[in-house]
Amino acid sequence: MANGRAAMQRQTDLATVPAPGCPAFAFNMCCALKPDARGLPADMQAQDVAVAARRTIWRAGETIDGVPIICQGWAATVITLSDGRRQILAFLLPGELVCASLVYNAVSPSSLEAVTDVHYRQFKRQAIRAAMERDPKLTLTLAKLWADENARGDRLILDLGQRSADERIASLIVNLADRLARRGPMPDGTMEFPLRLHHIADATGLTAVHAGRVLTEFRRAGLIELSDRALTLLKPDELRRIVGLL
Amino acid sequence: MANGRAAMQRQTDLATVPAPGCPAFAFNMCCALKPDARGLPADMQAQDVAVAARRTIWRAGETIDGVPIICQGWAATVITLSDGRRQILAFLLPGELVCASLVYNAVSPSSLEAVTDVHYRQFKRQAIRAAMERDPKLTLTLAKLWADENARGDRLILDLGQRSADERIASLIVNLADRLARRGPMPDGTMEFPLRLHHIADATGLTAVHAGRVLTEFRRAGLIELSDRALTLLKPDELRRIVGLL
DNA sequence: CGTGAGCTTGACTTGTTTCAACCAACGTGG
DNA sequence: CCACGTTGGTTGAAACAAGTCAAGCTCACG
Repeated sequence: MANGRAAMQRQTDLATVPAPGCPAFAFNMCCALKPDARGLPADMQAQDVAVAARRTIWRAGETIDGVPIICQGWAATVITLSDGRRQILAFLLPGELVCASLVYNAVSPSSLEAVTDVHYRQFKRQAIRAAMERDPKLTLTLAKLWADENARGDRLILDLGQRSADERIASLIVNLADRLARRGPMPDGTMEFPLRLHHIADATGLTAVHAGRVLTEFRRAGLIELSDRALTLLKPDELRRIVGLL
Repeated sequence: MANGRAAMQRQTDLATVPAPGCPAFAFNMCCALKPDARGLPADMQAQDVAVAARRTIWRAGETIDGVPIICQGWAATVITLSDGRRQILAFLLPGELVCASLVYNAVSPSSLEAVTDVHYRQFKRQAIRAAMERDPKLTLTLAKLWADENARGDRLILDLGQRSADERIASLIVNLADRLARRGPMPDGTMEFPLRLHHIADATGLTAVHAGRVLTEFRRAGLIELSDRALTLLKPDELRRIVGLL
């Protein structure tokens, strides 16, 4: 791993900063936990971890001693079948809670993999639970996050069960674009898009070959531009129409 | 509706009994709520409702003023696309909480439909929330139920994204059999199975025609017997092998 | 007795997979 | 510096799983 040392460095740097670049959603919890680390050393409350792209962070069924929130980079939750088939349950963007159920149960239902280089911060389960008991509003925040997680799952079920390849991929793109737009402006409709074909394939239940075909088809139709890990929505409305929204 | 009056009758009967035939899981909550209905009239705490088979109980996006638990019959949560395509997210068996997120948010993310005649009991959201604040263990119970809901969702994503028609239907059958077995013995491996082909189709992302073909194939292979809304697992291990478990 | 919901079967069509080859970019090690 | 394996992307031809359309049937219900 070329960036092993770089990652290490980043890790120690960040340990000194309360909430690094970590934007948006789960932010509520970062804020609520960090300020009142009364008496406890910082590393008792949360632990910073850096992982290189394409690494498996943990496997389904493993015990996770904390609740991770993504700070930088993209990750994915994955289920693997014994014969090697893989299904991506969700992509996790910076600022997102990895898995709400980890607040109550240490056993992870799915594997976690780094798509890009990832930096995440793992909060002590007890610290979060304690904070929620102190401030009931945090319980509502968690419930909201958990419900969002469900909503994304339900949408994926709909995509996989009812939609064609074109629709699934349009749905994925629109979904990611909306989530990214929510946490910062997207100049010229361009967003970072670090996914490989096999990520898209594993997330949409298609093969990488076919996912590639659909994308070139979208390119030729002038719907998107995609190169160098950057994706531009040229006709966002047309994409949304394919998905059936709008 | 032929059984309109019968349903009505059942409803009033049940109103007098604390927790009717309602078995298993969410039971914890029934018990915790009913005994200490201090001062409040019973119908302030929970409301009993009976619905005929094939009726839509509510639609996605509607506001539900309570948290329903199925007491009798089978129901299904459904998402409908504007062009008529339908996806069943989950089948709900007697004793199961309809949707955990309803404890915190009154807007239902999905429609609810009765598969058979259904009787459900709708608890006041505030009553449940109050009970949870009094007894933190109930919060853990809810978290467990919610995590189960997620696990079923994740499994469905895996089925729809990665598995063939045979595997999906085997998975559905095994899944239902396991859940039914958990709440009572299944003599001779026989269980009630009120699903129509279109239910199976909508749940597995197949067409009713193809779902039917797979089932007759299973019948011919001696894996199952299915008639008169009763399903017998003749070779449960073989079914599990198809799914990839065991 | 008619009507509508549900199941089965057959023939045909289509979307997606599979297999294979090939090319480009990149990091590694000699 | 070049040779090399790895990872990722593209394209084409053939195979296959599932969808579509249509017909005929049973059964329950009013």
